[in-house]
Amino acid sequence: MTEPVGLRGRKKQQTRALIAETAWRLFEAHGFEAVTVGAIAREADVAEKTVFNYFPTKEDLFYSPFESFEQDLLGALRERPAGETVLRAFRTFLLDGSRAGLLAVRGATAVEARRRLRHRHRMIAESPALQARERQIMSQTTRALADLIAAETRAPAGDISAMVVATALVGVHAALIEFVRRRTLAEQDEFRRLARDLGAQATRAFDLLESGLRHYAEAGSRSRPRSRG
Amino acid sequence: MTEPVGLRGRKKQQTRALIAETAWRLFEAHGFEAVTVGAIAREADVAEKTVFNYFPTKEDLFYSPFESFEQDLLGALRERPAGETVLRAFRTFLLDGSRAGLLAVRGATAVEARRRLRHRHRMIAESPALQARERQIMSQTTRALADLIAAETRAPAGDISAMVVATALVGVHAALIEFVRRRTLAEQDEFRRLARDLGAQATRAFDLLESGLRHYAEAGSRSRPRSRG
DNA sequence: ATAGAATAGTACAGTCACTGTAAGAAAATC
DNA sequence: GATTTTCTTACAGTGACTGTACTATTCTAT
Repeated sequence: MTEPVGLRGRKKQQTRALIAETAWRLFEAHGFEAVTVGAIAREADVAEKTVFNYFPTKEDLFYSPFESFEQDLLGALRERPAGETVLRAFRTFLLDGSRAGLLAVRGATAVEARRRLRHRHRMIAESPALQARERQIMSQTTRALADLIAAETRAPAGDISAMVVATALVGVHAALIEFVRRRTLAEQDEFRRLARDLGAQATRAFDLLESGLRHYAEAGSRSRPRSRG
Repeated sequence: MTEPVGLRGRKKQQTRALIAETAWRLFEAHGFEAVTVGAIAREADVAEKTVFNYFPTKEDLFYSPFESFEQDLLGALRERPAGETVLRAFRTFLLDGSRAGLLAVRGATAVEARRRLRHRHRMIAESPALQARERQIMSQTTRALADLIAAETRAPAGDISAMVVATALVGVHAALIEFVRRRTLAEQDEFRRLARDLGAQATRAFDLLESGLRHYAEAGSRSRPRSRG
């Protein structure tokens, strides 16, 4: 986050990084649940309490690489061109901004990155605790986004519109993540096709929200949704 | 859920009910976190393991009175009149169906019900574990709703539209719950006014989703959302 | 340089949700 | 009435997380 000051600050940052890296090494080797905090502490050669001093929960360790997501998103929204809608800016951020972590994984080779992405998704898919944490992060992001929207629209206190819109937008993000997760785990696709399909899904979803659900899913007729514009 | 068969089945149901009621009595007296599962077991005079045999987690105990919500919702949607949109049916269910638990609390007197509602919301507001569980329930409901919508619209496999719509709808529910929570905890309102305002908020929110977000929250102009229809 | 204030790290002891197992008690089945 | 099924319990354990008090290190100011 902030630049460390002095030797103490630098050491603190080192310790933090050491713990996070050690944790991820173990997670990648054995999975999330299989690794105890005690094991991480032992491997990093620090006290178990020290781990908890830096990362209040085990899940924080897992999601530590994604800590800046919310700030990045809010920054992008605040700096969008005048006249542009939050929805458009959100969409742009998700798709253009190095796909906002959707497909971004560091790895020496493409194959290696691919393998890591799959493993990450598998760990989440297999751990209720990680899924809970994912929801918590989404919820927090939604709240922050709602605050931004409420401020911009000068919504009256207590009005839920901003929250509703924020939920819908973050909902698209969640759906896209699930899309990637399913595809990645099914292993039926190459990166290239996945990236293309992801873009198509995002476009459909945002168009749907933009144009409204007035005629979406009527009973009886069992109609398909209207107009793909 | 299902009718019990034989003496054994009846006793099982009794034990289950005894545990749930004991738990709630203690929660209302001391709060959620302050009550340990051991204490519940002691008070109900069963083994701690027995509690866990019936309720896999402590949070299940808390949410046991709301177990039928998802099925009630899905049933209402399936039986909606032909030509009606899922969105309209969802809206009707939330507002008409005894407000779907939004304001429903049993209590001898109105004041008593009010007090219980507030205490329930306070417990949730103070417990990260309960909030996590709330999100998990929402997530599960969203998934079920998305399946229903996907089936009705004959969406192609892997299409995220249904999930996006479901998230938006459940998002309104979540926002309404939050609305009630804030009001209830602030204690600034009477029931009657709360109920009225709740209806107004719901109307605004669903209208917004119906008509689309095409012009919602444009930057620069810092415009209020368009058209309250 | 060094005394003293601040704080990162550790050892230790404890709480609590939750799990697995084996054995006893009660009810269903034959 | 014997046998089998299953509900319940006692017991022992795991693992995340907390609080406390002590040690070691770094910072501050003389």
